[in-house]
Amino acid sequence: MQVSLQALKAFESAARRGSFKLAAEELSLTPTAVSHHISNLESRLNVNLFHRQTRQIILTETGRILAKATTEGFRKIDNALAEVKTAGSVVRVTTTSSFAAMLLIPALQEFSQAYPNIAVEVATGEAVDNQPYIIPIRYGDATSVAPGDIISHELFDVFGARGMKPPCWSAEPVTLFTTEWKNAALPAPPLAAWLAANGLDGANIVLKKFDQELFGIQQAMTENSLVFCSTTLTKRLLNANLLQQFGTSPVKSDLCYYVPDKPSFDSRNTHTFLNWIAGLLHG
Amino acid sequence: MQVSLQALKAFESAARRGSFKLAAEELSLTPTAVSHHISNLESRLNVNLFHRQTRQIILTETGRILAKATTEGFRKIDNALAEVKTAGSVVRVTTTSSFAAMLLIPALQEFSQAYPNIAVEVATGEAVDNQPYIIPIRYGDATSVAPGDIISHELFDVFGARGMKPPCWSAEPVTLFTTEWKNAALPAPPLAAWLAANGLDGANIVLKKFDQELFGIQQAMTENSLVFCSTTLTKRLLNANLLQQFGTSPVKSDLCYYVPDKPSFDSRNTHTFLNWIAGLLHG
DNA sequence: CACTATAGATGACTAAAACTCATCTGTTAA
DNA sequence: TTAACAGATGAGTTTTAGTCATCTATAGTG
Repeated sequence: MQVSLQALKAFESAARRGSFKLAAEELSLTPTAVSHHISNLESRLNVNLFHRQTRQIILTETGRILAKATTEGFRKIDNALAEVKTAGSVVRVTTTSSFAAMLLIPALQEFSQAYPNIAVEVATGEAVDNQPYIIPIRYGDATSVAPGDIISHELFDVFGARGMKPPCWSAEPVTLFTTEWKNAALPAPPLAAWLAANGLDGANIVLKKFDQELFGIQQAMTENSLVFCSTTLTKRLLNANLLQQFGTSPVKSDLCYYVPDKPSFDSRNTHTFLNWIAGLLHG
Repeated sequence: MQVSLQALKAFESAARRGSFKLAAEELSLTPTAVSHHISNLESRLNVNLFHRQTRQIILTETGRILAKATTEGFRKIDNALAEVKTAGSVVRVTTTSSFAAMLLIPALQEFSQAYPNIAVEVATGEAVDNQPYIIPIRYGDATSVAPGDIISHELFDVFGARGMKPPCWSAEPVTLFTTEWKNAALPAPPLAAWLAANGLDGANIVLKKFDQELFGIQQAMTENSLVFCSTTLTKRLLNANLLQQFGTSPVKSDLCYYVPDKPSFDSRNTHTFLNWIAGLLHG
């Protein structure tokens, strides 16, 4: 002797719209179905929910009480469903402007070809959208990040603009763009380690610093000079032959891309997306 | 591509109980049905709601959001349903202690024989239960009550204990119990009108006053004396031959029994009950 | 004042879910 | 190593929800 949820849904709609006909339209049913539902409900509950007048139904006192509760209850559920459905169809990401501009956004086209049903929205900047579901891809210190959250450890190397002739590391002064993060807590680019690994002393290197890797890379490209930066950001430019390398060896850094609390991003599309990102960074 | 409410119900239960098996028990289903519902839900929403481990399911972040909303939403609806179901099976009344004790409660047995499926609960006293659904049967001034709310207009007359010999209105002093309401706004019992209607001057009547009609009636019965009170309260005692009349004529009063906002008490059982009460008072 | 149009009620029938059963998987605990 | 257990999966069945045809009552309309 349980009431059916469909019947309650029909009742809620009829109560809200004030008509079985309109409720039927709203629910894509026939008015007959709504009528059946409501009389079923009334006989199961043993109360009248509507006063029937010709071409007009009016909620009874009891009906009003039930209508209020069902409207509120279903609204709560519907809102959550809408939220969850969104989570199922769009992936939202925030990340640094360098990563977004140089890798993520350019590569997104490939993602949508591979997964046409998943929309991706990218936001950059400090807009601390603590909305649920938004995935923050951060650039940080690998030694202070949970290992499971890390997507990739960063390698650093020197790159030069297309067509440059290889730099002469021991003669005249060489200009090298590098990055000095605004956020002092971030590990600095491992330039000393790179010099050591490549057997250089760096005595004739003139450093010029930007606060975002992106700017240094762009500057190097337009000024036909060199930049010391992470290998992931330059991957696409190398492939496109807009940057070149000079046989130097990359060095590991303490920097990494990571997603805080990564295992909690567990919806299907989020998972797909994060796997794809990992491939993008490692492949 | 709509999600089904049954599936949501199954999910809500599984989320709350932390197990498909327990949810199945709660909903009187097989675990298979719950499993089907949830995988259906997951594929329609395109999200994972549970992490499946062996013999253990754990809500995903998304699942937690949906679980919270569905639990709250369904609880709201269920509470209202319980309330409405109650309204369908039990009728609650408050009224004066005199009316309850002398007419309503004694007659209730007949009501439950006629309508075995309707339970009636009677409360008396000032406990201003403004709960929904409680029917207040009040005793008041007919001239200041909406006509549609009135159940019956009261007639007043003099009654005596069983076996008394008829009083002699003109000789020795006659003791007459009557009522003086605590609430001064109530019309007084129409004693003057009754005396006039019965051609008496009342010169030798000694009045004794109680603040409830019930007390005067009881006193008259135990002391073998007379009481001036409403005819409805004495109806049963007359039938049972515990009280008698002496050929006097009853007079109308401004007092009535009424239910504030009576037309709003429109559930089936309430209606049945109020009709029965009306019959009780008029018949 | 009849006539038509309209909202809903009713009952028989059908389509579509919801549910179960039998079987299978992976893991835990004995 | 095996029994036991929670859940997954697929096919088949039952129940429910929905439709169609028909009917009622009445509010507008000419």
